[in-house]
Amino acid sequence: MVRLKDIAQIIGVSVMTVSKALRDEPDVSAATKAKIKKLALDMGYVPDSSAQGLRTKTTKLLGLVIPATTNPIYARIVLAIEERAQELGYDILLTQTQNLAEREDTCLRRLLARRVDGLFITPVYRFEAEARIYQEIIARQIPTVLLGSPAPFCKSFPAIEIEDLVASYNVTKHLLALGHKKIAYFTGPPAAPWAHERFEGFRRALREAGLTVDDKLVFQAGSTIEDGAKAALQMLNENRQPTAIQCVSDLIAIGCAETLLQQGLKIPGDISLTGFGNILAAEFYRVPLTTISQPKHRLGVAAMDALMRLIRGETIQLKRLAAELVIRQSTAPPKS
Amino acid sequence: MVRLKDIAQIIGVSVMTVSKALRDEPDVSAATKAKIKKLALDMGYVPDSSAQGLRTKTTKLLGLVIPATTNPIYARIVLAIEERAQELGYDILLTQTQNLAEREDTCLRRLLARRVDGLFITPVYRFEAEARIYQEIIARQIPTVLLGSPAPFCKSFPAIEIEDLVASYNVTKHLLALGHKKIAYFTGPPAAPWAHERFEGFRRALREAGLTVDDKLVFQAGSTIEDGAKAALQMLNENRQPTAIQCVSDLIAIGCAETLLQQGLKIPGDISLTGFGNILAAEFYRVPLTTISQPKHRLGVAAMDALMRLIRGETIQLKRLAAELVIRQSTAPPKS
DNA sequence: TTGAACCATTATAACGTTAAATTGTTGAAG
DNA sequence: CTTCAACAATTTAACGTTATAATGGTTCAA
Repeated sequence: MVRLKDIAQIIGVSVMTVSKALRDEPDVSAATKAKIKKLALDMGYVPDSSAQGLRTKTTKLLGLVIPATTNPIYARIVLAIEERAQELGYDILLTQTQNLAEREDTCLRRLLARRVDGLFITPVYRFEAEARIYQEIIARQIPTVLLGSPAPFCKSFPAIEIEDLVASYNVTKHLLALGHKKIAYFTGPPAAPWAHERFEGFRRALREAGLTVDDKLVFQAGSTIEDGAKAALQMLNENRQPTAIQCVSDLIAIGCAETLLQQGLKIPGDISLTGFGNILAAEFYRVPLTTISQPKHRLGVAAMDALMRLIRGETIQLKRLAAELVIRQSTAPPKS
Repeated sequence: MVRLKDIAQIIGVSVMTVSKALRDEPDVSAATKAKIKKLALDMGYVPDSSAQGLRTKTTKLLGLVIPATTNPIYARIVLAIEERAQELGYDILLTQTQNLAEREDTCLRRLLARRVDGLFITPVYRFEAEARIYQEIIARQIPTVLLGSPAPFCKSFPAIEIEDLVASYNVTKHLLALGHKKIAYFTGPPAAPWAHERFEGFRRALREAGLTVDDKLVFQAGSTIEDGAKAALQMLNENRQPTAIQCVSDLIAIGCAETLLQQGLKIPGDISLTGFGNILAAEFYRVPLTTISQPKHRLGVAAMDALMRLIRGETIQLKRLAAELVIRQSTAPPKS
């Protein structure tokens, strides 16, 4: 492995000169600079990031904490972040929490040990108002941007969010406009603020229409396809008969739909269904889902921009990004 | 930021003793060890990976090079790799090539600068028999495992692969068994070995059935949904009338299906269709796709195990993993 | 002729850690 | 009472960079 020393020796110049030349610092003559650069290239010199990191106290590493790479919502966000990071000379350390607080803890500890220059975190939502590891991030003053809504334990961090409430509200309005009055709601993880916001949007739209939320039509559904399927089964067993179901996410909606279709129900003939997120599988689902399209690429870019500004020491003011209602074939007027 | 020095000073012991104690090296008494560990924990000591890397010449970093995080095929493989890596004390540097050779080059250079202990690479396929950056990886003797088939320019690396040929052969056999005789084939990127293998499986099954490949029924389709849609359009324009289409990947199949359905064709009533990969969207597609299910999690685990053995200096012998035919609703006997 | 200002280069030290060699200390074996 | 082994701790140096300060030359105005 070629080091600065080797190049310096061959040319007969100090290590420092080589270092400066390669970094294009001002006080090296053009002639020596050229000579050094050429040799470095020929010899295939590659600077050692560890040494640089140790000396400069900046690693050009960014930590990324997401639930799982298999979660389609994050795929495009991560794509955008990595893309921008590469342009800006940063590398990305990828870690997954599986939505387990304990794993999140070890992920973050690893990233702290790596002395990352910044962090992107999708928090694992808990009910506690404090989380030790988040306190530590604050204490170490690591620039951090949340990918998702800030819960109490991480409320001091800037967050990249969409207008969950408004988007969800628009979904409900859409269902109401179609003539639905008895709408079931499949909600998400109870500790997740976004789940609350989406529910609140639902509630608000109902109220504006002079309706109230029927608790019997609200089902806990978690976050996977299986969760959605289970909740649907429960609903059918309890024999509630909504004319529409609004789901907190696309995966829940797909799980729900599978159960309904298995039971011989027609979507949207017998019952309308909506998702949230617009993942690939929603667009190409058996019954293309009416859902909310999140500007995932823009979310990623915004997250990266925000983090860069934090790293540069600037203060930032984030505004939520709008998300768009995409009407497909899973919604229709209720059976008369 | 707490350093070994700080702890050493407080306890009144040498830095070296602290270093050894925290790493559980033998020659430190149990008493001092306990004292040091306790203090380190209290003070929130976190070792500096840069310094460790510089000193020990091993970074505990693994580089991961994939086309894009949005490619569903890799999502689960990456999940498995990251999971195992975490257990083994390694961190993952994520990079994306977008399937561009030039990007792949910069990705790999970044990873080399990071002095990664090992590499997972999904090669960007080119026709050239040599690629400079791969030569460099060999020269630097970086343990490397390919996620995908080895093309000529990277044939010296061990690779995690599935039985592409056999799997594809089985798809064709399935179509033949249903009674199809006029089967179109939508193929993938011409430089990708896996695309060739899958085509070869197709060809072989046909030959065994006493049929030959009709070049007029083979369409170049690339790798995205749009590519599939375009190829289907071309096929329709040329007015070939196959009774089945075998696609080289699920995304191609979905794109193809969208076009066919738009044109009023019924799947599988008018035409049967198969994919390859078993991504989420294939299972839940409008017409659930008959496809090949790849053991993605096992591929990831196998890749990690292989890399670990390489890092330990062991020689490895990889065998391809079998992939399973999943029959869903996109295939049926041809219209009589 | 001085010295101020500039330029190109070098010398020194330090970042935080660990490998390797060294120094004591204790206690058992000969 | 030596001798040697076993342990516990320390000392020294090094990993590959770069920040900082210092050095020696020119050039040019006062």
